[in-house]
Amino acid sequence: MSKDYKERVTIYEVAKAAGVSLATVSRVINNTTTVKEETRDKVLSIINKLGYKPSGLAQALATNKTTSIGIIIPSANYVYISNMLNGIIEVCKSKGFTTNLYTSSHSRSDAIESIEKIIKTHVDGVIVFDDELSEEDIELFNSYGVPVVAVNNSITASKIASIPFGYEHVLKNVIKDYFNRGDKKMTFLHVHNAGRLLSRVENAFIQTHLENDREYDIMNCDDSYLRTYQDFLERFKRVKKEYVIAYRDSIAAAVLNAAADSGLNVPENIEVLSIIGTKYSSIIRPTITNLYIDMQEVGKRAMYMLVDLINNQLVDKIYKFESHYVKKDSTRF
Amino acid sequence: MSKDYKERVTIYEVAKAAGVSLATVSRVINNTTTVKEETRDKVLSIINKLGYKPSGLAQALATNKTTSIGIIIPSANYVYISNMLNGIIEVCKSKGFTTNLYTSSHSRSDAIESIEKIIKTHVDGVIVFDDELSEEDIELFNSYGVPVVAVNNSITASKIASIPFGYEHVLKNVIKDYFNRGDKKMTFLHVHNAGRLLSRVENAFIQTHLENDREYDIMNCDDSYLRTYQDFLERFKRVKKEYVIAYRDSIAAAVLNAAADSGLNVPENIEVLSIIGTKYSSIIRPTITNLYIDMQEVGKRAMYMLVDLINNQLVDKIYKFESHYVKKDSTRF
DNA sequence: TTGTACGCGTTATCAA
DNA sequence: TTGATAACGCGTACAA
Repeated sequence: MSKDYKERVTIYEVAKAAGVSLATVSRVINNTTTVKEETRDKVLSIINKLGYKPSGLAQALATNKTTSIGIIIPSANYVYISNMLNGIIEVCKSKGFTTNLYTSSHSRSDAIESIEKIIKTHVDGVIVFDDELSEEDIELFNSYGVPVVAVNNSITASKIASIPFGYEHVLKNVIKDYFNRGDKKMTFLHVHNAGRLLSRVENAFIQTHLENDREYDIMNCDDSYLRTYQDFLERFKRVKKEYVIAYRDSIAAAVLNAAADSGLNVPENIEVLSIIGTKYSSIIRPTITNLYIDMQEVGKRAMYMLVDLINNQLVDKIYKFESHYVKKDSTRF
Repeated sequence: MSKDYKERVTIYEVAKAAGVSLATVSRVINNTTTVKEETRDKVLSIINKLGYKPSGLAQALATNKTTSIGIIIPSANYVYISNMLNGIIEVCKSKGFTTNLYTSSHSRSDAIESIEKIIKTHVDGVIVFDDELSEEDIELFNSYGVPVVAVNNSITASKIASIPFGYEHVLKNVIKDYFNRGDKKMTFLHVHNAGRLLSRVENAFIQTHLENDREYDIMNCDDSYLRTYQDFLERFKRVKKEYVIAYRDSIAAAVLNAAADSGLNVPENIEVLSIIGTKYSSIIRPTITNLYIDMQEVGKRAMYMLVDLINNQLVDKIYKFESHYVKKDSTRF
């Protein structure tokens, strides 16, 4: 059975009970000035007895530091985002920061609202991985003095650093190799409103085809396993040979499963590349060839950069993560 | 290009610029008393012009309300937990709450530290889904007046509500049906330190076997896809027929893939049941029979309950989620 | 309808 | 080594 502290114990009550002034209690808590060992012990025992915990609110108000950061992501439901989130939190813990999580649910108004709340909350910094937010939105943080690390971006400013992703270069090589083998055209799955990451990759896809004077195919698809699966069941009634580029594992799996259920062989007839690979690339059968970036590492790096940015110690404001081509069973090469 | 508010604008500066007292500004912000429309407009325009945002810190200190909640989970890396997280956040947004996220990483000291920080942070309430925390730990929140909703638990107290999961009953029926078909013994995958949820299910598993005077098998396994896959590759050199109960989809997939790579047929020879089903139960081939609970709904419910608990309006302090048996291709029935 | 003054729980600056 | 006392930015009775 635990004690019952009905009202919050304040520093005053500790001071009174210990027979010292609140200033001394504050000193004991923060180890700021030397306090006579005798009184220090006395104060500590009272703190323990009363179950006193300093109010982070009042501390933050007085010091103008919250030791908390904000995180803006579109949703926690994507595996690659969860991985990044976990990386961020891991470093947060080791650095003593607390984490405020905001999701935009792919809605711009939600994203804007997050910004408002984050500014109100006095976080010491923000990590943004959200395609709803424009560079101007991110600069809004700066105008309120809130340092930002923008993931999947390459914006920089006095208090803004960023972690861009390198997908384009690797993808271009994949496409060129495909051409060199004398293969036919590729199909890119276009997802409406899926954000900058995908559209940048899509642009690289188109660009490479144009440069090589090749035809290509863009296919609209939903960001849903089931819908994509159904769409491809239909499509595979007509199309019997195809190289499909999907932007994440679930979507790639939808194509693979539709191929299997249509009696088409992978990778002989149907090939699939997933852009954002996760551990499910190795679990799903056939395993999925993908462009891999370790999102956990991205999260950790983002937080390290943010801490340095907060302390004005960040030297390189851009840290690029290159993706790696991971050959699995869903493609021939 | 955005304006540059070097220092934080305070309510005082707004008041001065508007030629009113800070009390009036406060009234305008909070819509508390009627303010003459003229002055209200004046104040609002100044607020806009100066880019004033009230300090959540100072507000919280003055009102003793933070409109923020804490969430404790073992990790964000599990799909079912991410789903719950997303449900919580969704309701948080609609209710105007902010979310502080803490992970224990399966470490008790981390979990304890989370409690400390949460109490310091003055959150209005906490949602706990963490097996590291004992009931006494959870009651610690109560002694500091912090309302708690405990997921996967059935503890209640003045300010504690809970959402227990119903896996045992369904599992018993699965096992009994298995017996009734005249099948041999089942194998339960025991994961060390995987928490209460799994051990409760394991107990139900053992119990049911004892009650029916049947043999059973418990196999130790790591909470890792790759290790489990390798272990089962070894095992399937000896064992050629088996019904395996795994606690989540990745582990179940490891068994399924090992079976396939060992030339064993699913579900004719090898059957696999996943306890905590996610959308990957339907994506992975063969699809995985599972005991399903909609974790997104759990998250939403938990938050609804917490809000009611905070407002002293919660009537039923226990809301049980029953799991449902979802037959897929990894089992015969 | 508006303004004054105090309290929220700390830290920090001076003196003592 | 310690103790007053003024911030920190806001809400809110109370008074005007």
